Amino acid sequence: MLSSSSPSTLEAHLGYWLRMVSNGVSLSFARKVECEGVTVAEWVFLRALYDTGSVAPSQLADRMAMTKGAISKLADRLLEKSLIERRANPADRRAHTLALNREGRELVPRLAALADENDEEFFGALAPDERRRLEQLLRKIAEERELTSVPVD
Amino acid sequence: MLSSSSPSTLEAHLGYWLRMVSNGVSLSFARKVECEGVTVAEWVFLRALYDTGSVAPSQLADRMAMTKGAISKLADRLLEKSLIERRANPADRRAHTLALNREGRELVPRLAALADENDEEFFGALAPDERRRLEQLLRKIAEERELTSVPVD
DNA sequence: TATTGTTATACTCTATAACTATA
DNA sequence: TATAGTTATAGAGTATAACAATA
Repeated sequence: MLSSSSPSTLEAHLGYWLRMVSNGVSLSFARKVECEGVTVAEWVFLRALYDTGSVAPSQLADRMAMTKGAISKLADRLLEKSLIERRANPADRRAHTLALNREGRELVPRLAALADENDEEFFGALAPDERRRLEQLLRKIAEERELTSVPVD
Repeated sequence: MLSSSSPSTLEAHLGYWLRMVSNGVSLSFARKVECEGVTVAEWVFLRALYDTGSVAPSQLADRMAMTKGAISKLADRLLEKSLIERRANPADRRAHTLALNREGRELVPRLAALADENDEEFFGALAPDERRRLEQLLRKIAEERELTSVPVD
C-alpha cells in the first residue's frame, strides 16, 4: 500500500521566506522614499546617474538590465519631477544623454540616508556576524545563479 | 576642513542583495508555473484554498493580507481558468464561498513540485547548514518585524 | 446602518513591438 | 539597412473607493 504525500507548503520553501522579508524591506523603503516624492525604481535610476554622470539611455538600459522603453518611461517621470535633464547630442542627432540636475544631485544623498535607515531598521536586529553571514550567503547565490540585473521593484 | 562623504551605494545595503536574489528566485518560479498556465499569485491562492477547503473571500483576504478587491480579481481569473468554484451561501445571501474544483486540486501538487524544484535550483548550491542558517536568519527578521503577509509577487 | 462582495479607477513595473528620426 | 529613442499596448500587481445586495 502506497502512502500518499501532501503537496509541499508555501512555508517549506526558502524562496517564500526570502520573498516575504524582501517584500517587507522594499515596502518599508518605498514608503520612506515616497516622502521625497520618488519610487524605489526612481531611486535606483537616480543613484546610477549619480555615478555615471551624463549617459545615454541605451547605456543606462544595459547597466540596469532594463529595456529602452522602461528607461524612457522612468526618464519621463523624472523629467516631470525636475530631477534630471535630457540633452540632445549635436554630433549624432539620434542620440540623447541623461544627467541629474542640481535638484537631483541634492536628492540622492537624502535618499541614500533613507536606504541606510531602512537597512538598519530591518537588519539592525541581527548581530554583526549574522549580518555579514546573510550578505555572504545572498552574494553567493547571486554569483552562482549569475544574477546581475539591478532589482528595482 | 570637513571631509565630504559620498552617498551610500546600492550594493552597500543588505536590502539590495535580498531584493536581487528574491527577484531572481521569483522570476524563475514565475516562468515555471507559467507552463501550467498560472501566475505566482495564483499558486499562492490555490495552495491556500487547498488547505482551507471551502472558504469565504473575506477570510481569504485576511489570511493572505490582501484586500477584498484583490481577492475578487484573482478569483475571477481562476474561475475563467476553471480551477476553482464560487458558491452562494443559502443561509446568508450576501456571502459566497470559494473552493478548488477537481482540476484545481490536481494542479496544486504539480505546482508544489515546481516550487520544490525551483528552491533546489537556487539553494541547492548552499551546504545544508548554510541553508538552515539562511532560513533561520530570514525567519528571525520576519518575526522581529512582524512580517505576516503572504508574499505573492 | 453595517457587512459581503463586486466593480471601477488609477498607478507602478514589465515586456513586446510598432514607430520616428537619423545615420 | 541599422541604430537611438519614443510611444503604444497589454498584463500583473497594488490600493482606494464607490456600489449593489443583504442583513
